[in-house]
Amino acid sequence: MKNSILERIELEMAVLVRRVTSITSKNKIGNLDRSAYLLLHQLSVHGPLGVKTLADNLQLDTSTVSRQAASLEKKGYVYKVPDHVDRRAYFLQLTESGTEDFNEYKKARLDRFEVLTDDWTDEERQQFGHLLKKFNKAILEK
Amino acid sequence: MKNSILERIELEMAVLVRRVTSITSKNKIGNLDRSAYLLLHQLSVHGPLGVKTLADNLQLDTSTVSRQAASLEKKGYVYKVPDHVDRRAYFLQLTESGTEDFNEYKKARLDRFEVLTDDWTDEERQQFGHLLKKFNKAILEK
DNA sequence: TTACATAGTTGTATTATACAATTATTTATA
DNA sequence: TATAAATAATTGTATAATACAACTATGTAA
Repeated sequence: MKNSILERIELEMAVLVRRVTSITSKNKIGNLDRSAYLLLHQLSVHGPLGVKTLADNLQLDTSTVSRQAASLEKKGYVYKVPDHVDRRAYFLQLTESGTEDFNEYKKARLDRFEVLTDDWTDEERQQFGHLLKKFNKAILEK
Repeated sequence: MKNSILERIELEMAVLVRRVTSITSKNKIGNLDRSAYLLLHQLSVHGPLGVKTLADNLQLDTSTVSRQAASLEKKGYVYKVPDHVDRRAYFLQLTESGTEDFNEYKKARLDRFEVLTDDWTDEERQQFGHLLKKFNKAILEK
C-alpha cells in the first residue's frame, strides 16, 4: 500500500538526517562544516552574492548567514566587495584559498559517497540523485 | 559519467539535510522534535530500552540520550523501569500519552510526506524508500 | 579482594540556528 | 522634495542538540 511506502520514506528520512548530521559534525575536513560548505557552494555556482540572497537560497535567517559569512571571512575564504549600486549591501567573493579548500572538501565528500555506493548499480545512483533532487524541490515549493 | 551522478547525490544530500533540519526546527508538532521522535520510535519498535542501547542505536553520546530521556520523562512520555539484573541500569518505557503523541507526530509527518510526493508515481516512492534505506545501511556499515 | 569496566548523570563547551533591535541606506508616498 | 516605510546587514540574546570529561554506583574479571 501507498501508506507503508510513505512510512518507510518517513522513517528513513529521519534516520538519514540523524546519521548524516552525526557524520558531518565529526568529519570536518579542514575548516569546513556543512553550513559553510553550502554557502561556498552557492558562491562557487552563482558567483558573488550578498547575505540576503544567500539567506533566501539557503532558507536561513540573514543573521545566521551574516555570522557564517563573518566566520568565513575571518578564515580568509571570502571577502566583501561593496555593491556600488546599493551601498547597504556587498557581495561575498570567494578567495583563492576558499576555492581550494572548498574543492578539497567537495572531493572528500565525493570520495565518501563513492564508497557508500560502491555496490550500487549506475541505475540506482542515477535514480537516487534524481529522486533526492525532486524531493528537495518539493520541500522548497510545497 | 559516474562522477557527475555522485556530484548530484552529494549536493542534493547536503541540501536535503539543510532543508529537513530547517523544517523540523520549526514544525514542532506538540512537544516533539526530531531527536525525541527517533528515540520514541526506538522504544515503539523495540520495546523498553536503556540509555546505552539507545545511544548505540541512534549513534549518539550517552550523555545526549540521557538528557533526551530526562526531558521525555519530564513530559510524561516515558518512565524508568529498574533493571533488576543490572542495578546501574533501567529501561525506558513508553507511557500512554507518549505513545499517543508519538503516533500523532508520526501521522503529521506522514501527511507532510504525502503532500511532498503527491505527484510522484508509486514506483518512484517505492524506489526512494528503498534507496534511502540502502543508503542509511551503507552509512552505518561503511 | 582488588582492579578494571560499564550504565547513567551532570558540568561545561561548542555549534547552528532564530528572533528582536539597531544602523545605514534605499524606495515609495504625500 | 521631505518624510515615511522598507530593506541589507550586524549584533545581542536565547535555545537546542550535541560531545567530551569527570563522577557515582554497580558489575565483572584477575
